[in-house]
Amino acid sequence: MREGRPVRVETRHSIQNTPTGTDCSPPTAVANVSQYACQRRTTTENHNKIFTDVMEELAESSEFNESKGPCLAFRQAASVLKSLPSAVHCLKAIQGLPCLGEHTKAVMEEILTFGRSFKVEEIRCDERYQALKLFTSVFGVGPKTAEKWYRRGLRSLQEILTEPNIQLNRMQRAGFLYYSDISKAVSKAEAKAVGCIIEETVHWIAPDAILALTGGFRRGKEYGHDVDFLLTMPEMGKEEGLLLHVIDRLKDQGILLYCDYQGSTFDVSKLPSCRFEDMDCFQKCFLILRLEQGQVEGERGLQRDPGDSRGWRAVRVDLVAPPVDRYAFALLGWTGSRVGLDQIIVK
DNA sequence: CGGCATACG
DNA sequence: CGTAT
DNA sequence: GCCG
Repeated sequence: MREGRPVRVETRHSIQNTPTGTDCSPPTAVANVSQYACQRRTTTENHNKIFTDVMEELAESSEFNESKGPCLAFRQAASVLKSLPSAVHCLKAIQGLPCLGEHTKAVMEEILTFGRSFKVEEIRCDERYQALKLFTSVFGVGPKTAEKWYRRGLRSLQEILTEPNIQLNRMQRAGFLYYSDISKAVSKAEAKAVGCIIEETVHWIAPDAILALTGGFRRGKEYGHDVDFLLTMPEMGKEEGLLLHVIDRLKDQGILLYCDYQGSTFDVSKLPSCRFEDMDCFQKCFLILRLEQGQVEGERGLQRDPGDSRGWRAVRVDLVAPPVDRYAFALLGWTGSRVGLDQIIVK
């Protein structure tokens, strides 16, 4: 759902070509891939990492070169390959798949033949690519800022921090401050612990509030880069103000390290029906929370060398609060599958 | 050959 | 404008 | 770069 955007429902979205099973691949593997990411199978396992890593590097490189089109194309190619149920062993296996054109297939062929892409290896060696990749790995730093720093001759994060003439904005300050934590994967146990904190906070404010884990952890992933939740109230309109209230409470608890709140842009009267499925319009917030090690299952009580660890880590957390009548739909959008609400709601 | 998302600080 | 999802 |  993070990838390709709106979905206009057309007939061609359903299965078209059932490739005749010539050698290499199971035809079933290929038949069901939609050109739209949100209609694609979302798997926990990526069976084509050797290809998708390269596609994502090509996308990144394109982005650094301000080639928006190619960047999007490579991202979509990576997304399609990630959605496949098994590893691609020969090019025949990807016949008829969307977003995989001549260039992409040539790169894949190279990888199948030599186990590597020479074009990508060149990119990886490039000093500019390396620096921009490093800079953009900081939360709040995008291609433009990274480029600006690169042109000033800066090459390392240390140089950014010691350069006196650089003014970081609030997001970037948080990005540097919690850099190592935010770059680190969030474990399922940590996601659960965050879930408990959010749940306790939410239900202290409104005992009947409905909270659901979404995103990668909802789909059963073992690790993620953030933790996502949907939040609403059973009675229409009561969700108004809830999110800001939750944020206040997190502040009071002293665990809110960063907060970016975005009010709702959802307006029935102004909304064309085609944006029915646009979930970006609900009120939401992007947070960085302080998670105590003691709250994480499996870390409880075990205390290593004092001084070595500070006893907590920072975690990126997203909360989205749609009105209840949009809730089920939003959930569908975030999880990619229809499941009973009861098995999704936290606790 | 044009489009490729959009809200916010 | 730049970054985020 | 891919698609229509």
